Amino acid sequence: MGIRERKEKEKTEMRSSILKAAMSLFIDEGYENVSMRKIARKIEYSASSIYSYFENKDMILFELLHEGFEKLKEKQLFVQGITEPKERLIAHGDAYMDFAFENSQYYELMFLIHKPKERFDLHKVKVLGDSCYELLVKNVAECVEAGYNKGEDVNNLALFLWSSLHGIVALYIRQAIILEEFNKQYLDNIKSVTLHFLQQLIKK
Amino acid sequence: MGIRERKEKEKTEMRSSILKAAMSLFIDEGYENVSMRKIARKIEYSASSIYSYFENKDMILFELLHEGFEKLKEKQLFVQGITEPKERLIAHGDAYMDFAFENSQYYELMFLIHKPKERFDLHKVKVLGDSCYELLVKNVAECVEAGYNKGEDVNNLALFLWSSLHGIVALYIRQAIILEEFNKQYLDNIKSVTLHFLQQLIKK
DNA sequence: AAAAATATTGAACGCTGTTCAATTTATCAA
DNA sequence: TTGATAAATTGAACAGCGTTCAATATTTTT
Repeated sequence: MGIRERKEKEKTEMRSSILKAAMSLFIDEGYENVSMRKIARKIEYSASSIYSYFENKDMILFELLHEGFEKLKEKQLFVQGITEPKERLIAHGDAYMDFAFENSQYYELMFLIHKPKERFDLHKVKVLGDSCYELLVKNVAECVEAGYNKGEDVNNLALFLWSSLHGIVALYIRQAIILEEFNKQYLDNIKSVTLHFLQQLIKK
Repeated sequence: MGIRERKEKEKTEMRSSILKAAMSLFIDEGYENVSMRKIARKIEYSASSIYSYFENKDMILFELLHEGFEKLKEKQLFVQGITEPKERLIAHGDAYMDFAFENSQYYELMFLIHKPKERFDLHKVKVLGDSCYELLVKNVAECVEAGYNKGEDVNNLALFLWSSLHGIVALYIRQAIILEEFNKQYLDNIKSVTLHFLQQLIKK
């Protein structure tokens, strides 16, 4: 059935070209400033045809959200090779910030933009997020098992660590802390300050 | 000049009734889902007339932003009565979270929604934010002076504390951590967990 | 080549922020 | 009180939005 095969390939190619165009526009103009017509124009297609690939604009967002969480997970799995628990946990935090700063538009879609719960299945997003969060909890648990922060509740510690990481990243992306044009040195400083205090928090 | 006076009073009354309607709609429907026509309808006015009070929709947001920062500052000044530096700093964090959870829609406008920098003077927003942040820096500085976190850079510590507070608040408001309906007990837990770790961070 | 299935489209609906000429309303001078 | 002036208010219009759907064009199957 060569024809059916080609058809399906064309379908998935169209699908991914829509996603690619959407993401590139989201990066340049921000989610809310991208319209279906703009996406269509970019790939020389019609806006209405997009609806045969995605239920609506939110579903395009969801697909990219999914990609984002996959990327984050991938990045997080890299540090799992480190054997010393505290070292691994700190590297985990480092990787988290790296992901966020290097893929700030993904991060924006994943954690910062408002997703109206009438139209959007927030539960599905939470499932994606949880699969990343579980890895953090695991790394925290192994620290506690190894004698760090004795008696501390694992979930509480994990939550606080995530908060701290998310906080600095969110402030940066929303430009609450700096307004000057991109400054790598300042970014590195933010990261090292955060890691410095994480080091303090994980203690024997 | 009684007429001129009354005129001006009517002007400011209209202005504040627009703001009031806008805020109430923002709370119910979220900033991006509120239109000028909706605001006008709410106060039985015309959309075009609003433009003689505010340059555009973003300026309404800016005005409410301003209100939000005033409210936050007010709340923060309350704890300045506490004399013991660490106690005051912790209370500061508590007040910050209280403000955010009690006025989550203000918080959303102030720190979470995307404000397009082409149309929006982010520098003005930063000035508003800085006047609140300075108080935090001051309280951190007085802790360090009192012998806490000896040798630690005041700005770095303040930044990390703010990150942590902002992080937990932002995750909650964006529903990244819970999806069930409002649960006061869970909220209290989040707050106490955060304060617990702040306590750990501020040490002699 | 005709029929059936699939893909694509433009027009339409009701919405958006914003502008502006036209109209209404209020103030002031004679 | 009337007429002129100033101010406030409005609806229509513009170009855009997400989305739907009947009509058209294309491709596949018979």
